[in-house]
Amino acid sequence: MESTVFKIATFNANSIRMRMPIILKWLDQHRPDVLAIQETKVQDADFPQEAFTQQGWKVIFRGQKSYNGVSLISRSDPQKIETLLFPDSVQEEARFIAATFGKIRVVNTYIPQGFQIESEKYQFKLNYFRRLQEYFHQTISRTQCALWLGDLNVAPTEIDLYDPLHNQNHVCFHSEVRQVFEKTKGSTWIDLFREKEKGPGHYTFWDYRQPMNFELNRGWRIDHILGTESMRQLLKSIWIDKEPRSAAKASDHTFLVAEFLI
DNA sequence: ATGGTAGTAGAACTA
Repeated sequence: MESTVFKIATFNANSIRMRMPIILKWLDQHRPDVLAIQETKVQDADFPQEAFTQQGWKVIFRGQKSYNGVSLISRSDPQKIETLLFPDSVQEEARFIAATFGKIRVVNTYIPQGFQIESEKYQFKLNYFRRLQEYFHQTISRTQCALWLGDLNVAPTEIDLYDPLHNQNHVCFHSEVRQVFEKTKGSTWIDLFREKEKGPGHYTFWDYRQPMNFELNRGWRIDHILGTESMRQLLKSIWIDKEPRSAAKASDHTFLVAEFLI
């Protein structure tokens, strides 16, 4: 039986327009089947679409002014595209985009950060996970090939952030958000990074506000690629590519990459 | 304990 590699990555760009040199170089070097981007921070009319399509990439996106925004860059045409998670919302934030590539369903989300645990924004974050759980229940079966990836703004365990003791009340590590995340994962989603790497010190985000954070590896593992059992069985390798975080004009996040033998 | 930087926008917000 002939098998081919399916390569997928996730990257919080923190403005796609500022990060175009990094993204285009990374795509050219790594040639993924799919790249999921979050925090594009651009409304659809201004999305730099041609820079991708000129290089042969397919591009779908949903953005808004200033904040949020998600995209899927791919080698093949995306099928069954979805961009809305809340059926009753009048103006839903641009945090969700899903499509099918071959037999693999891909759901790319930018989960709300949540500000502070006392705030309404934190409740919005918790409810966002709950709505996703409902969506997964309605649309994803455990036996299909599916991936949920993106900036999920949660460090699942104490080895997933540099300083767990001083971040017990942080909106990305508080016990409640971790519980809601685990409930959303349910019996469907497996943290694929932890299938291959059990140790501490592996991060995807290093806050800009302390400029030495990256050099000192004081970071957070808050970007994730989760898969169904079918995808777990096909997983070949998964790694964090730290190189783009050290580039000039870097995002505060970097790329998480996974390869499957399909 | 607080604020530190970066991006969008052209002041204050989000992270």
